[in-house]
Amino acid sequence: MDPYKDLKALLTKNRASLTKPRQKVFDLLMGQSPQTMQVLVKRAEGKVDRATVYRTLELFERLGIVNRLNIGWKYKYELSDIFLEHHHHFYCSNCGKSYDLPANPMLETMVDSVAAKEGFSPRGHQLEIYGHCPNCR
Amino acid sequence: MDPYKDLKALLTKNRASLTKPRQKVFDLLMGQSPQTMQVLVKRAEGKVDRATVYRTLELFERLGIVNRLNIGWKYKYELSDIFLEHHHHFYCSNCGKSYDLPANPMLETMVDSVAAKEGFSPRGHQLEIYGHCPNCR
DNA sequence: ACCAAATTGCGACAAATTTGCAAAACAAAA
DNA sequence: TTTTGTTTTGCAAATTTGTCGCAATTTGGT
Repeated sequence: MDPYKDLKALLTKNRASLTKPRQKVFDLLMGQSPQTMQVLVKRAEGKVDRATVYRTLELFERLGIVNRLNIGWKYKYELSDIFLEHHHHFYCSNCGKSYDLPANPMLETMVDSVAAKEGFSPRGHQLEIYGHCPNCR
Repeated sequence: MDPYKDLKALLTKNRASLTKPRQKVFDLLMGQSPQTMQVLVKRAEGKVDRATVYRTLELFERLGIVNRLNIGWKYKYELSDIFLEHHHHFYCSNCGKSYDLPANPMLETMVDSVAAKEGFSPRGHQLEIYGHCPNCR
C-alpha cells in the first residue's frame, strides 16, 4: 500500500538513502505514464537540480526501480514492475499517445524461447508495438 | 535487386529527391549492423555535413526507410524491413555486443494479436531481448 | 548533538543536436 | 540545354543535453 516502503527497502539494501530529492523524483514518476528526461528535469526545476535528476534516475535504473523505455522513438522512464504491473507499450504514430498493453504470459514465454533457441540466455526484453490507436483508425 | 530503386521510389512518392548526400547516407547504412548517429556522422565526415546527416536520417525515419532502435541503451539506425529481412535484436549486457535474431512467424503473429485484441491496429513492432550471449554465459 | 560518509547544488564543461540562411543542386518545362 | 522555381545543402552559430569536480549540506549511526 505504501510505495515508499518498497522504495526505501530497495535503497537501504544498497546502502543508499531515501533523500528528499530522490523522493521528489519518485513522486514525479508516480501515477504518470512514461516521461522523457527533459520533462522530468523541467518538472523538477526549482526543487531538484538537473544533475541530481540525472544521477537519481541512473541510480534508480541500476537498482531496478525504474525502466528506461524506447517509446515513440524517444527514451522515457517509468517505474518498474515492482511498483507497476508488468506490461508492454503501444505507440500511436498518428496522435503520439502511448498506451499500456497487458502482459501476456504466452508471449513472454515465446520471446524467451526465441532467444534461447539461438543459444542466448535472456534476462528480459522490451517490446514496443506501433500503429494506430482506436481513436485514430 | 537494386536497392536504389525502392529508395528512389519511396522518396519521389513523397516529393523528395535522391540526392548525392542521401545516397551516401544510405550507403553507410547498407550491409551494416545498426549504427549510432555519432558513428554515422563520423563516417560521413568530409563527404556529407553533420547537419545533413541528421536531416537525412530524420527524413528516412519519417518515410519508413530506416528504423531507430534502442540497443543497449543507445539509439542505433538500421535500414527497415523494406531493405532488410525482418528480425529482432539481442543485446549482451556483459560484452555489449548486439546480435540479430531471426524473425519467428508465430511470435510476430502473437505480437500483433496482443495489440489487436485491445483494439489497436499494429503496423509494426520493435523487440529487443537482453541477457548473456553464448560467449558470456 | 556529533561525526563520518553519502548526497546535493552549483558552476563550468564537453558533447550532441538544431537552426537560419546564402549558395548549390535539383526537377520540370520550354 | 537553358531557364526558372523549388528543394536541399553546407556552414557557422546557437541551443540543448549530459557530465564532472568540488565545496556545502544532509544523512544515518553513535
